[in-house]
Amino acid sequence: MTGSNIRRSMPLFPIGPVMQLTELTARQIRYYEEHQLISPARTDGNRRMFSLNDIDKLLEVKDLIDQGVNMAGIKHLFALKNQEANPILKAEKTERELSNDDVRRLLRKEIVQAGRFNLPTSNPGNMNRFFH
Amino acid sequence: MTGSNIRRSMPLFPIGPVMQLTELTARQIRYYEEHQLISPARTDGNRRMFSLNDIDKLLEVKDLIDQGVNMAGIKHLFALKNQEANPILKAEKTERELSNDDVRRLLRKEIVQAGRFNLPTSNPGNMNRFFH
DNA sequence: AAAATCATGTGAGGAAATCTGACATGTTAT
DNA sequence: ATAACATGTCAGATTTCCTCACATGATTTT
Repeated sequence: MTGSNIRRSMPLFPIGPVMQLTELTARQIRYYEEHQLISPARTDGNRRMFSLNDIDKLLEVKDLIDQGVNMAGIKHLFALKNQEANPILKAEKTERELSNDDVRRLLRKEIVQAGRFNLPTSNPGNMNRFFH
Repeated sequence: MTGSNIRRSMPLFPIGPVMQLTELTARQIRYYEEHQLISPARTDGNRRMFSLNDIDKLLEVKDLIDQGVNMAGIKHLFALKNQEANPILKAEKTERELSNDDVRRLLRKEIVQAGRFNLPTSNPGNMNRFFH
């Protein structure tokens, strides 16, 4: 796993922001977890914490649901995707921990062009409170 | 403002994750806000929501504090930084709203290599619960 | 068509996270 | 030594999130 992948799997978001970013309800998100499409981390206090990977997946789920695919189908699709990805990953060079300097260096350059977020289309004004 | 800047100023994080990412206490973060070094957004329920820009700033504040600079000094430094940045910004091409397709395109490629986060150094084991 | 399944809504009751405000404390500057 | 600064800590209130249960409309199966 590379540094950026580590970051992509760092659980940062509670469910609230995830709802806004994905335009899914809490109920939907929990339901998808129930069906093991995602496995968000938990805080000590048992609250879900989502990584950017989780959010990515949720957006894919949303797309697929919109296209009529059901839980089982999505699960299979995700499994396939992993089959494709893994052999590549196996060929990848061995995991290396990031030094803090690595982090610094990485971060000095642009970063976070943020992550595959759907800016809401349905209600084009509702992000106003987001910018200051 | 470019698309990625919009994203950098999108309030995504409640104070909890920000504490972990910056290794600052809630008290410190609120104190810095009190002294107007940051201006996190608020939810409808009055909770602070921090953007990546805010987190950036907090990390700078932390560095400067460590170097003995006080609130007033940091405030001036930030002001200077903006003075430098703004003329460039003014020369920048006029603001253009992102279409959803723009977003899609942006997001298809790598994204979020996450953002200038200090992986805690003091307690190298304490991120374990973060990866799954 | 009736029954079952699916995906989601909704509400209750409780626990966790965050809020503001006040006071305490160790450090640095005057 | 006093004052100003930066942070810790506590209390009480509010918000967010949790699980569990039941309701409901849409599809699929029988």
